[in-house]
Amino acid sequence: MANYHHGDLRNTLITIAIELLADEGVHGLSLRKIAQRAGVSHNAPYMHFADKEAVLAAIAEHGFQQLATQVKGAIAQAEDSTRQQLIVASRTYVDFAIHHPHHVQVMFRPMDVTQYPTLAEASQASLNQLFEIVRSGQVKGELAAGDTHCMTKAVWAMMHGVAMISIAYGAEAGSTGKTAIEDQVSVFVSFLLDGLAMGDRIVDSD
Amino acid sequence: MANYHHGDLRNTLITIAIELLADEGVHGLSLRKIAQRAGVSHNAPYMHFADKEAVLAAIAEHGFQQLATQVKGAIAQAEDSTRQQLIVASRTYVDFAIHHPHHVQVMFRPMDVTQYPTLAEASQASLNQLFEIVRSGQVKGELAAGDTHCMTKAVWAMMHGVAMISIAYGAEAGSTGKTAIEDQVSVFVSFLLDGLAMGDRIVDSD
DNA sequence: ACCTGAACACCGTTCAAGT
DNA sequence: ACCTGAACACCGTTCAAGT
Repeated sequence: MANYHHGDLRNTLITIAIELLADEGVHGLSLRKIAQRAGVSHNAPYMHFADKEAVLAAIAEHGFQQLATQVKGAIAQAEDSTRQQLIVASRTYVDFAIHHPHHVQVMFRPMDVTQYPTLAEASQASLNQLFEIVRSGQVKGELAAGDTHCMTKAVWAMMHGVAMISIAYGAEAGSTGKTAIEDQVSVFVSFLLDGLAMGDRIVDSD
Repeated sequence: MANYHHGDLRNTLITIAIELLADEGVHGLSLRKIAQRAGVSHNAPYMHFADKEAVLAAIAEHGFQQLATQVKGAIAQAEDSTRQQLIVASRTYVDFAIHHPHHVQVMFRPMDVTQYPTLAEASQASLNQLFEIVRSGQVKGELAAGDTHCMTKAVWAMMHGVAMISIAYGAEAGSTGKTAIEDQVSVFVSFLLDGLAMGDRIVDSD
């Protein structure tokens, strides 16, 4: 029986929680099970987390870090064009969602993010990767000028939509009938980039 | 104390469940509370639902019907151009999500949809509205030719992404700083439609 | 500071029983 | 067919107590 007077119980609990989440989904995730798997009493977690919500926040935070790492790795290996960078980021985003559906569900559960500043940071850092690609694309002239935040959010919304739909309808990695979902999101982002390339727009223009 | 030997307990339970969901979120939704508010014993619901999951499925189904009704009403009043129809549908979709965040969360929770055929129908019917707009847009020549399903899913993913992001970050109706979210999704869909208007694409074209 | 055991109110679900 | 009451195993959370 491990003795956790070393300060790593917190991380142990998070690791176990993420495993349990992957195995049994949000529904099957309980503080008591986490504690049991860690070999501590059922309320030892309260030494490190205010409540279950705080554990979920920590899980979400870890998810955002993992996602950011994967996206970073993928775009580092990809072609240098803005279009390819954004496409690869999208594929990675959707891939992450398909492989960790329960984790993503926790990451995007409505919660008071102001309560968990480190979670807010991790989430923001993840989005900043996209922002940087878009910004540098504008600098290089590969993307039209215009509100960088707005363009970033458009691309984000597109990949996020595909990701959430895939999760909701239980998509397997690599297939939705004919076309792999990762290919679909590529096409969609391409469409969107073509639209963005046409420059600024006003809502009701025609 | 109402006597429910009339067959409407099922609907009563669903109505109460949706109220409870709006008030307290998924977390606060329990079969026992629903039964209590309906004035029946805590396991009367099991006469009408196999388990809690089945209640959630019924809630989701009702949500899709409501969403479809609202979208139908909105596009009926809107301008007849394909672009305006899709923009109005998107605004309505996002509006619904912002006003019923918990309901939407239940609607798009991962679940075995094959287990609940009427839910699958309602969900499909909702999506079919979009499909019909895209299809007729292609017929009228207002949209480029191409895979109708694919184009529909692109538009759907965009509005869904904005909706889910809005919910996750607790957006209020009508504001995200400078721009109302409903205006944002309009702009994003416009971008996308411009891209779609450029015709068919191959994934790796450049 | 860190962990435990007992206790509380609340769950979902099952089952025997009543009409 | 429709509903109830008792019972079970499981929760999150609190608190007094131990080291």
